[in-house]
Amino acid sequence: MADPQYRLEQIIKVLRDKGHRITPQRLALLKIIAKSEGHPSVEQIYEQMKADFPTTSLATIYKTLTLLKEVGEVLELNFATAGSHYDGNKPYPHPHVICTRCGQILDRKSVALAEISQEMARLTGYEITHHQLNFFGLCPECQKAGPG
Amino acid sequence: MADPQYRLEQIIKVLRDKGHRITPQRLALLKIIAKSEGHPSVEQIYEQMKADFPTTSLATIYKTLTLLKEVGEVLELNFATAGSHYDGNKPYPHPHVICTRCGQILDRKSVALAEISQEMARLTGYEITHHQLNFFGLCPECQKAGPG
DNA sequence: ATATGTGCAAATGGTTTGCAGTGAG
DNA sequence: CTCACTGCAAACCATTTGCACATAT
Repeated sequence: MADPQYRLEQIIKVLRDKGHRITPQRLALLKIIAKSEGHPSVEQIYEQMKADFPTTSLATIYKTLTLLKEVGEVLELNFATAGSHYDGNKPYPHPHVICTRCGQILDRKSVALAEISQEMARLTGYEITHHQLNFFGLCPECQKAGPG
Repeated sequence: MADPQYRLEQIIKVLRDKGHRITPQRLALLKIIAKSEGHPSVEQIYEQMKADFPTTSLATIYKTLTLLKEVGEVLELNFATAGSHYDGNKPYPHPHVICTRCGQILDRKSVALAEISQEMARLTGYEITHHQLNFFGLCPECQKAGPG
């Protein structure tokens, strides 16, 4: 993973360059997603935010996440299970492995996805802008626990 | 794609074998998703259902789709855009190409995904049960229309 | 005959929006 | 100083649930 501090400054620069303000609330959110190894949900971000900003609202978090999506500095993961998760470390498409029981989300290195993406573009005439590849199953811990 | 008639009978058999009743409403829904080439949304299924069953409710459609998911006879696609889409032709994981402007959804043959899936399982210790691979971008038609 | 399925209406829950007040630049 | 941002509350909308009635088996 990239250096969290560098990543944070990178996001701030992008926001500033595009004319967006860096408020204390935004800075707090940026710190959370820039250093997050796990892919936090909105609710998890909200809980962490409340430590520093007890009056922070979910609306502000959603608005900031939407902004970050627009400038391409966060990746939104959404599965059938309610509630999106966000990745501020690697805002570009990449594979994930998700435990369907405990919800753990792992990152994995790309597996020649760029080539697959190009092949898709060639076969369909599409101009591919992004993709999402998710693997679902049981993590080793949940396998031990037996069928639920 | 498989023969729609065969596909329909296959789904019916699975439901019967698992002790579920084949009601007229279910049959109508099965016909819709068994022959659908495009990946219909709940709303689209609902509209088609109303032709034969004007009193059909969304609740029933959701319940039936949930049942079909449980028995593995339909694949649910859900992106960030509100509203899931369902594939009754190919209920197993496979790649899709989605136009982010007009919403068109294309199927594509699997690109060695089984191997990638195995590799993921090996690297993570996960027991992979399913996956989802989606490519997003602009379809040829929408590219012509220019940036919107 | 009877448990399962249907369909209405109400509830749920994640996300979005409107707007008055606040503060970053 | 000004316009973008915040945060509250209300709205939204896909999906789920409760329950009385209907019906496939």
